[in-house]
Amino acid sequence: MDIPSKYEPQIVEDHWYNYWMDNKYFHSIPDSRKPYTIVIPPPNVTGILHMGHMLNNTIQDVLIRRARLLGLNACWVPGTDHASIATEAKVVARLKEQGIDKKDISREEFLDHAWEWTHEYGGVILEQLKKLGCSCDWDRTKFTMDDDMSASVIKVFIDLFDKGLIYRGYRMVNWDPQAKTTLSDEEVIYEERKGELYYLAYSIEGSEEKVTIATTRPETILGDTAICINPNDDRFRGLKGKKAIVPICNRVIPIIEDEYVTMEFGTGCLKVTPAHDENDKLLGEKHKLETIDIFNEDASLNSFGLHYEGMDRFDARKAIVKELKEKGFLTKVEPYVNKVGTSERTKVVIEPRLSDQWFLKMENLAKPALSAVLETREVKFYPRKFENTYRHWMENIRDWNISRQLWWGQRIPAYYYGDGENDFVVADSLEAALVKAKDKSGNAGLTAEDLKQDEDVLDTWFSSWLWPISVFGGIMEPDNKEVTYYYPTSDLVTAPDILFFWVARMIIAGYEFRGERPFDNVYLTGIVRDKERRKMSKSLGNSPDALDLISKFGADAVRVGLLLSSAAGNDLLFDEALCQQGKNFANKIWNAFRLVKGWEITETPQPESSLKGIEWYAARFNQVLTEIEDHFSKYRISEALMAIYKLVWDDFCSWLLEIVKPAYQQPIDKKSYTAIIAIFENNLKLLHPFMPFLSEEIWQRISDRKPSEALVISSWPELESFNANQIRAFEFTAEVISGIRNIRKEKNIPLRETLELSVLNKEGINEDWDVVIKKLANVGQINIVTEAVDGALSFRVRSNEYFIPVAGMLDIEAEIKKIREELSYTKGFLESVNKKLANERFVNNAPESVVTMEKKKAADAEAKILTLEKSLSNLE
RNA sequence: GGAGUGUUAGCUCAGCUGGUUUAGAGCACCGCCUUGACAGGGCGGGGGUCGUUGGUUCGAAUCCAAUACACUCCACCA
Repeated sequence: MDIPSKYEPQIVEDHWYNYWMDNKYFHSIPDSRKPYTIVIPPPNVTGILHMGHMLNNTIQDVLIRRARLLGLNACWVPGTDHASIATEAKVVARLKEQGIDKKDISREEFLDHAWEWTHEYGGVILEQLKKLGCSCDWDRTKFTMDDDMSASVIKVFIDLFDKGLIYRGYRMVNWDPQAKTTLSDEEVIYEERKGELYYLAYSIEGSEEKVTIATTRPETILGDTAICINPNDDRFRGLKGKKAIVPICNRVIPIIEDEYVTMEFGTGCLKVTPAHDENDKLLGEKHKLETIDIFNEDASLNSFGLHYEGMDRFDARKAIVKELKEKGFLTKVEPYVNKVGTSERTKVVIEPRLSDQWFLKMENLAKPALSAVLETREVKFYPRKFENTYRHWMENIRDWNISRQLWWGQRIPAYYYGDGENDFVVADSLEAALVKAKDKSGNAGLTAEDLKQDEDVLDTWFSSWLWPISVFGGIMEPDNKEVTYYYPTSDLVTAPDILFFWVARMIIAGYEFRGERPFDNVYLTGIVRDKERRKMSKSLGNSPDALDLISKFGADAVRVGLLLSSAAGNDLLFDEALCQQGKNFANKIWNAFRLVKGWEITETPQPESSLKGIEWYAARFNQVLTEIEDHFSKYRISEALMAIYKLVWDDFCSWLLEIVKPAYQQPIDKKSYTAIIAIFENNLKLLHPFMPFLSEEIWQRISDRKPSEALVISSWPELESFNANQIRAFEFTAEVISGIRNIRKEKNIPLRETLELSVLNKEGINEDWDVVIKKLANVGQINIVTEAVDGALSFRVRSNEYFIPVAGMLDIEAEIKKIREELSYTKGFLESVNKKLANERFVNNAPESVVTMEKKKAADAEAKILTLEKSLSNLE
């Protein structure tokens, strides 16, 4: 037999992946079958595979492979996302290395570089997914900047604009001074930072008085245009109507009153800087204040920064504090912890900034998406706890800032023909824009040269929210065969941190653009963390390299390792030891295969024990299959895997194979062999979604298969009814075998030494299973006795008592001790049951079935006590 | 500040609408086995008063309340 004694994944995996690809098993086209569709959460085009992707895509692959086996038309659409901020940042950095500054090149040149980058690195992550075994339909691979995908985005923008849902507004937005773009509210991460609260004294015009305010951002005083006090604050009564003088720039600013000011906080006086704080902006509008923006786009100070012009905001803070101190304006500094918004992508501190941006009105769009999840449950979340989070966000939804001051992405299709606020049109091409512009302006003489397209691009998520529709061409051709067949998709598997970014918006888009949910179920995975619960991250260096893991353990083992510890919705504490467990499991299955394949077959009659074992396994298999189906229906993927793990390792390998295994170098009867092969094949079917490579390898080695007989496209076992009595009888038998093994252990009796067993049968157990006991425990003869056997070791299963005569001295003291322990446990148990039964209220109120059950427990315990006491009296 | 989730063996978790043996699994741990598929294995074993305190009930890990701790999300007052 030329089967290696250890399973070697490296050799096997590429081979079968290529085989599957060559035979186009992953490719799907619409047909008469029911579709089962997953669209991949598109990873960043320039990204590399990390543990989160591994988990996510393993789960998707399990689902899609199972669906394929279930006979559904399984379609998993892969692709990548152009990730405008992240990719642009990388391209900018790379150009910088080459000595090129983005400022010095044209938009077109920059985009050429970006495309070059995309083509160079774009496929990497998808290739990595293949190593993991992902059975995506690679012929359908999409990119969010493919021509048709971009066209969909533009079409949707125009559509929403025409519906009046997209507007342009001068608003306070989140500004990333490094990426030099705005961000949506979702892209801002608030972090606690230790800082200082500075107390500054402003002079009052025409008075010796001072007013002290507290601020965390002293550099912004240069943009102050008012001081605000609470009108109910008696302390500042004298300041009403007066004016204050801003230190350093000596600007005279009004003292205004507004109840917005919290009297208890700081000094009860607030400086108002409408250009650099959302709330101050509202105050500014209310009180008609001037707005002074003191920053450049990179958050260095502009000319309003006076002698600090050109200095970075944080350096300027230090410098200004120093000057304020020297000039006596700084009266106190105290440590202060506050939450600072940072950019999700670049990690720099966000600057609130006023600028012209494009917004999408969300309130009405959100309504159908909210009820779809919470009322009609057309879209179901697993686990359900995320529905609350979703509700909260959707009910408090704010308008979406969709413009980004970047070049990499879909350029906003707005064309300006004049300087007025409304001197623009929105159209899908310059030509169309010209027609509209002529019409809107009434100026028939406009030419293409007079039109200037908006410089900004759209938020990446403004393309990915269409993903489940646009990958099937459903925006451009809403009635095409693909989209009508595959949409709505079946399951979405993603991490909870993009619930708002992506999931919620896809649901919104689904209802808005197709009037239908984008998917039936959303499975939210946990976040992959290390053993110390730290999030896996590049900067911490605690994230193992995905491909290294695969080459070390094999893809199947890594998949098993990831899934074993990932209870639905819980974070996954990743540890390489889990992959080792997966690898051990793979090896276990491999060796079971080696054993079976090594048998010679004869036409001898089937031993009774084998028949019993095979019958029992059939029942057990169906029992476990029932559990597995239940787990899958609840998306409890790791529990489904664990059920299969135990079925294969314990029931199949440890019990069944041991039962049917012929003696060393002896052949096996044909009937048993055929049955075992069929059982093995069914096991492989269950294993395949989890361990695709190993299962296919064994499947193909078991017998010669035509391409149409590959495991990947075979069929999931059908659930059959089973006889639970058979399983109970086996459990009893297993206990007896265990009892014998214990005695062998205690007395150091090797397995090869045949034992004699006597049984005092009070349970009415029939003798069918004796053959199995004889084989597995190496028992020569089983005698039925009516009296306890003297001079024998004993054990009990329920009230049956078993005796094994041993040679030499019997340690009676030990026997007595053992029986006493058992007796005291059983008595304690009986007592607790009897306490219940003695309680009249229990007997009267509890359902009859419960009372009956308790009575049976009591009877069983009593019978056992009787047995034990009798044994004891025999010994004493 | 608001909301949510969790707290069960050393670790990670099951335990669904309260009652199937005085709580289960996997891993880890401890013994003993160079047995002929597999030492990446076998057999056996120890280990939890189910966060705390009350309450409802004939009966609570399971329901309710309070409390402590942990985590997550949202909002944000300088």
